[in-house]
Amino acid sequence: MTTVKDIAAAVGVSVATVSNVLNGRPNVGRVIRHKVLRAAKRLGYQPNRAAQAMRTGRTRAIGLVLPDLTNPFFPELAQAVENTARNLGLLVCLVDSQGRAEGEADGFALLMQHAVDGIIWCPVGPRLPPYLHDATPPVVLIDRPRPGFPVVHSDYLMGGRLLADYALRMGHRCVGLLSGPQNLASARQRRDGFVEAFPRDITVAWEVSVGFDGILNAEALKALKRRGKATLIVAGNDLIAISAMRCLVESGIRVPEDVSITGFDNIRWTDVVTPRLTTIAQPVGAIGAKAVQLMQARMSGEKIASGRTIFDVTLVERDSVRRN
Amino acid sequence: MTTVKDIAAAVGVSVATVSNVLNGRPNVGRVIRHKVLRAAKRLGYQPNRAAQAMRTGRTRAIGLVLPDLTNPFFPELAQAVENTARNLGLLVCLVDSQGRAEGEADGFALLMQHAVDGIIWCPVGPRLPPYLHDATPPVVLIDRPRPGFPVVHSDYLMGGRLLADYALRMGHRCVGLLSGPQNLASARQRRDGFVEAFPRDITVAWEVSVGFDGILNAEALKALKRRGKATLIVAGNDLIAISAMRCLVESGIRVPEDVSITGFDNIRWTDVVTPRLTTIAQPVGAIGAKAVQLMQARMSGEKIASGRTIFDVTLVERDSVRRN
DNA sequence: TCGGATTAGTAAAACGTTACACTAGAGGCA
DNA sequence: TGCCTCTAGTGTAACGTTTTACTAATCCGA
Repeated sequence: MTTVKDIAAAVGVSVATVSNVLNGRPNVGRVIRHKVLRAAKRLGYQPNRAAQAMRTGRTRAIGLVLPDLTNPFFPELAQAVENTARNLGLLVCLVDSQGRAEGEADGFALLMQHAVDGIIWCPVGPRLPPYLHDATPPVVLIDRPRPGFPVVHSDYLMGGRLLADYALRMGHRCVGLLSGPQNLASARQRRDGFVEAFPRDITVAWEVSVGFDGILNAEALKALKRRGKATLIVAGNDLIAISAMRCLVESGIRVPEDVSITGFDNIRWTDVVTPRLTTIAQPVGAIGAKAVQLMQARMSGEKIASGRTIFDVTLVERDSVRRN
Repeated sequence: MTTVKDIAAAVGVSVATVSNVLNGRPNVGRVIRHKVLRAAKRLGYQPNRAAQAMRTGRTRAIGLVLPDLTNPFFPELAQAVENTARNLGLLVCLVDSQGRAEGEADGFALLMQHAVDGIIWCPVGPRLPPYLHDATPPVVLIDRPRPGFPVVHSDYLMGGRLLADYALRMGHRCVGLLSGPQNLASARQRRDGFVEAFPRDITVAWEVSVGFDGILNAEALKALKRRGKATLIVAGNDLIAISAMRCLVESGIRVPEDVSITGFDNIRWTDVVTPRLTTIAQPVGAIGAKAVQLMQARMSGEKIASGRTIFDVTLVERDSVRRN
């Protein structure tokens, strides 16, 4: 690897001057500036980030801590984060906690050792772990708000309302709720947005809460089989909806002929299951990009509000809901 | 952040001694060793990786360069890589090239600047880019062999053969091939394994090659619609198979009543589409873990062969193939 | 022409760690 | 006792970069 020293030697100036040129400082003349730049290019100079990091305390790397790459929401997010980060010259260090707080803590420790400049984080568990004290680099949360931190996520209440409006419009008056984990605000708001948008028209025949990974518990299975008067099942996300559909058809219940169903997230697979799933689309790419931008702003010293950045969602009407 | 200096001051020894203790060197007595260790714990010492990197030239970080996180094979792989890396104390730096050689080159440059100790890589494009010269850190390829590099992947020939055996057993004698991109060995071998396992029994009614992302081109669409005498469609991977199924049912062709179909990869969604897809399962987690282990071996100086590590695959029989 | 301000460039310290070369003392042995 | 070998520990240079404090030269205005 060529270093500033090599460039300095090649051009015949001091390393300080090389550094000054490379960092765009004004105190160096045109001709030497050009010489240095050309030598740098010719020698294929790549800055040694470790040395820079040691001197400046900034690594130009950020952490991305996710609970579960297996949920298709997250790869899409990761892709967006990585790409916009790369365009800013930031390296993305990945931690997949597999939903375990312990793994998350380990990953965090690793990120701290490597002194990442910031962390984009979708936390597991209801509260922030204790290792988040003042010395920690800036954190931007994704999807799961915690007091004191900026967070970016979709307008889940709006999503719930859109679904409610749509359900109403399609003539459904009695629904079953297969909500996500109610300790997560994102799941709660989807549900609440839906429920609150029906002043009194609605009847909730039953409500069961399951994990976002779409693994249905016994209670959910039971609710699906004898589904009461519900003509529409509102699932907490697409994974849940798809699992539920699978379970229904296996019990000989047809979708949407016998019962309608909606999802949330608009993952790729909503379009290939049968019937294609009606759902709410989140702008995942925009969310990831925004998180990186916030991060970058905080890293470069701007004081950004520790509030929320919320993205609109849209209804994607497909084939899993029929008029009642 | 506490440094070795702080520990040295706290215990009353030199920084050299602290370093010696922390690195498990033998030249320090029991009592001081314990004192240092306790002080380190008490002060919450975390080594400064940047400083270590500068001194030793090793960062304890590895790069993971993938073509497309949107293909479910890769998140699963990434999860496995990240987890086994983390257990070895290695940080994973992610690059998603989105299938573009340019993005891959950018990501590579970033990884080089950060001086990762090794790169686990699933390359796009048929040949290795020019920036791979001798100074590069050790590379372990995933899934796509290139001369001179170790690679770990599944036994695609075996997968093809398993499918051929199965097709034969189920009475199919005429197939359509919806192969993956034939410039990729992984796609080619799946196809060849299949074709070669039928000495002369088989008839290949038609063959079209499409991308692994499952986006069907016009030729593929046409082949699917008038499918000739083929009673079985052998798709290059699950994404292709699922797209094809979707296309077939939209044309009023029933699966598997009118035509059978198989996939490859056994991604999660093979189990939720209708009908559930018969496919070949790859041990993705094992592949990821093995890649990290090879990497680690090479990093610690072991000379590993630049050959192949190949994993057995298995047939997962579900509902998309019917007896002919 | 004087002297202050500006411009162009440099020397060297510092970041936190490791590793080499070294020393002081203890122990062993003839 | 004298000499050699261990053991336990230390001092310090070095890694590549940035940055502060500094100098030398030039410029400008009066």
